[in-house]
Amino acid sequence: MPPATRNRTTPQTEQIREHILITADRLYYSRGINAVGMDALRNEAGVSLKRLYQLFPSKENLVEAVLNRRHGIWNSLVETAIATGSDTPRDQLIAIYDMLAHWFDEDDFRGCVFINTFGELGGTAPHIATLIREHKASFQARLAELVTKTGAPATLAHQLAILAEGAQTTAAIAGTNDAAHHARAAATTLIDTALATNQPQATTTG
Amino acid sequence: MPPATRNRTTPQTEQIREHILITADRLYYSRGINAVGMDALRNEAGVSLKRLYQLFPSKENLVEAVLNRRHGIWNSLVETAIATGSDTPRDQLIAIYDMLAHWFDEDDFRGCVFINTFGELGGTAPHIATLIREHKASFQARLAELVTKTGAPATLAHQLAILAEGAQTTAAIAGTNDAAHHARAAATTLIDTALATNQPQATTTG
DNA sequence: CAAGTTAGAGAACGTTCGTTCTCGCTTGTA
DNA sequence: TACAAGCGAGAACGAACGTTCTCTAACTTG
Repeated sequence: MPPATRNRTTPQTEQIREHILITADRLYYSRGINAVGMDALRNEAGVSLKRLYQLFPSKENLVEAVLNRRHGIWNSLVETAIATGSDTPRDQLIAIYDMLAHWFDEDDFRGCVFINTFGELGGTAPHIATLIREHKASFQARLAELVTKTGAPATLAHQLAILAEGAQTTAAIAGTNDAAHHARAAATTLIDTALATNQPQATTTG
Repeated sequence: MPPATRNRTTPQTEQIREHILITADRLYYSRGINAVGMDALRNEAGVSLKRLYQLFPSKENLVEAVLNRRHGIWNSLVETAIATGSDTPRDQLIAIYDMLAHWFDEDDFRGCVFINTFGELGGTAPHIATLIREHKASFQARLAELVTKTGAPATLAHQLAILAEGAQTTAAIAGTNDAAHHARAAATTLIDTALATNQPQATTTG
């Protein structure tokens, strides 16, 4: 047996940690955070309470870890959409709304974890509220990069972010993915209008 | 003493009921619903538990009453914005985003009660989820009325609704009211683009 | 095999939840 | 003055919360 398995943070520990995070994410997302106790999570994940508190010293710590993991997943989705969208920043921006449409179609879709968590805990858990704020700010910053590449004014990035946020909550509450298509159409209009206004005469770019 | 004060639902009962609703709304909105117990509400409202349960047979019932009251307040805000906005449906639509900007400026603003409540309880309380869905649908229907008046295609209403939703969550999380102005600018672009596309040559209307 | 560390299962801690009940006290009517 | 009804204050209920502790079995190391 290799010496690495003998001490702390063995590979298995890492797998268990991930398994707990996935389970907690699923339960919190579907039922809300306060509604899911540590006992329910223990049962669902098949892990002892001792192990749970060994890996996550408190529930708040666990919630933060769940959010951090979701942050990574969201970034991957966005980057994949951008990478496969097209070569032009305009189409890469629009591809993000196609990604949303696919996400909204998932059976257990219930809106944005960060928005939901902010509504439930944002008023009483400042550390979590900060985490959520940073997540949203990073997405807006990514949009701003792409908008800058198009040559459109920076304001457009904020408008596109608002469309993405609104699509998520609207789709969650309505229970359909229509909002993604409406947001995509609106985004297209806003982008093309901004480009037409900003660059009255076309020049070859790139 | 008038006979009306002697029986059930005296004027004072109605005032107490409203006072409880206002207090519950404030507490739920600022801290989340699960985080506010009936005891905390009792203390804050200065009402006995007996009276509380006499007026609202359960916490879920109370939450529904709070949401219904907020629904009325929201409708009033929208109608006031429409009434004072202008005579044209275009400007009335835009006036809604000015209303949002004022709302976001309030000290205790923490997003849309319905969105927050959906995130916390939507997965486990179907009746409340339905209430929230109906609230959002009624707002979208009101937008659709105004959009129809402008002559723009109905799709525009959905786009404008998404902007309003996104502005609320974005402003709540960011802690600024910038989102209202961005949403207003985006809405103006979308409306005017829709009108220009739909009505290529201008004709005098009204 | 012996000694020592780690793990799981779950009882137990004190608190808080939503809800109901008990107890005096006030109040309106005869 | 008697009495019935309703009230506020808050104790009490069983359940569930987040967290810690106990006990025992299994494994690691020599």
